[in-house]
Amino acid sequence: MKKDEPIGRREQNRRDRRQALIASARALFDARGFEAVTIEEIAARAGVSKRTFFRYFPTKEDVVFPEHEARLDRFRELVSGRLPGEDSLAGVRRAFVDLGSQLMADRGEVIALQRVVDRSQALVASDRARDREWDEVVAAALADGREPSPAERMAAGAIMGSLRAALRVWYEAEGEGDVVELGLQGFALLWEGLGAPGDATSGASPAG
Amino acid sequence: MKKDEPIGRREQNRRDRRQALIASARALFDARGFEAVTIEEIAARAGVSKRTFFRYFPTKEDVVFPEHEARLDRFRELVSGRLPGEDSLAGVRRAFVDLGSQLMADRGEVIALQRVVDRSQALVASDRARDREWDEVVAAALADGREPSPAERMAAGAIMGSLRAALRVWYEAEGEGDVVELGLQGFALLWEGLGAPGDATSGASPAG
DNA sequence: ATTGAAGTTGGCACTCGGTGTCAATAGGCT
DNA sequence: AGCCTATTGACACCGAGTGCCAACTTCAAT
Repeated sequence: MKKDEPIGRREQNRRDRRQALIASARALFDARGFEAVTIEEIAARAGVSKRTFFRYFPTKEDVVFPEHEARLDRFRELVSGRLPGEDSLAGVRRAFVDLGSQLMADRGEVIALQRVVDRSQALVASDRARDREWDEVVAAALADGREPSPAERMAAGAIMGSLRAALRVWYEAEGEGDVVELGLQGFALLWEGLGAPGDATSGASPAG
Repeated sequence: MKKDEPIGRREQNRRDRRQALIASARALFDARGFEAVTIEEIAARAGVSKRTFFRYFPTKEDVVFPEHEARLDRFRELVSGRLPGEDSLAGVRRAFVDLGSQLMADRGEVIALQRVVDRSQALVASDRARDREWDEVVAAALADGREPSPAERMAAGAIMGSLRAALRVWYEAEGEGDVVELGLQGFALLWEGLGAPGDATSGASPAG
């Protein structure tokens, strides 16, 4: 695999500008919120024109989630490299544990980003498209390559639903706890069925 | 309960215009898709100005989902009127069966609407805000009024996740099957845990 | 029926996200 | 150097959404 194809000044400039735009946007969004910042400002701060911004990112939203594609790819890679004796569900769990660890590693950035997202109607909305991609990828992983059955799609939906809720809990605690731990609790909940939702974390609590 | 408070001409005009705008938008979106229709067109077709459109709906998206709030309210009502001997999870399931029946009753409209939504990036995105509301309402229902625990929030997320997937399956079959049936399968999946996702609908299929 | 207050509308001007176009320029190649 | 091509900036344009104000309805009180 040739990794060091000599990158010319052109490609280098492109990457630099892209990074500059991301950094510029990040700083401004952190300070004043997504909606209150105009693209002209972001572009100006990065030393380019508005028109050029749109040559690097198709929309204002996209500059906020530059690692989305990379994460999806990593997930796909992880589930495709199945461990011996591991079924597809366990593979999915293992992959998510890996992603969760990444989140823990970048904790500061991740939480800061989420603060920006939560303060913006538009960004909350834009999450949906990404969520659907995750649902599909997980369903495909469960189906192990074949076309996912309705049951597999529902299972994937349930997994993503509980993980999203776990993420929200983690976010709201400002990243205090351990996402991986929380995510595994979500999996456990599904694995064993949710006969009594209150019991999964704390001691048994008879019907209220 | 006084239901027939005499509504004056003013209120009547307001309702008429609102309905006219909804109908106008529906027709145009069905024919040409959400993005390809401008608000000026919708307004013109309903005999009002663009400015007036925005006095009835805060955004272009909102004219597409006029029943959202009513559905949430109905759900809350249904779960709050708990049957004797029913736990909160069963109450949630009962409420969703009711909502599912409504969907089946309005099948034609619902499917047409979904076609419009699916063809539009913006509308798919705007679903997210509504989804979050549902997640919260379900978590609250599971917690039976108290502040939902993390486990309850994850359970709510899992339920909504599997139901959303069930809805998608139904949509993609153009409303052919029975949503209620599908939704119940989703619940069953969660109730019993998802040890082997493939087994819930069809006969046992050993690891692929 | 007249009048006056309050609610509602249309038109206008404006901001911002996003796109098409095109001339000018910077990078790559020989 | 000198040519070719990718990239940029400037400009004009569209549609969503908002603030503003003058004109017009509706309503209630006389």
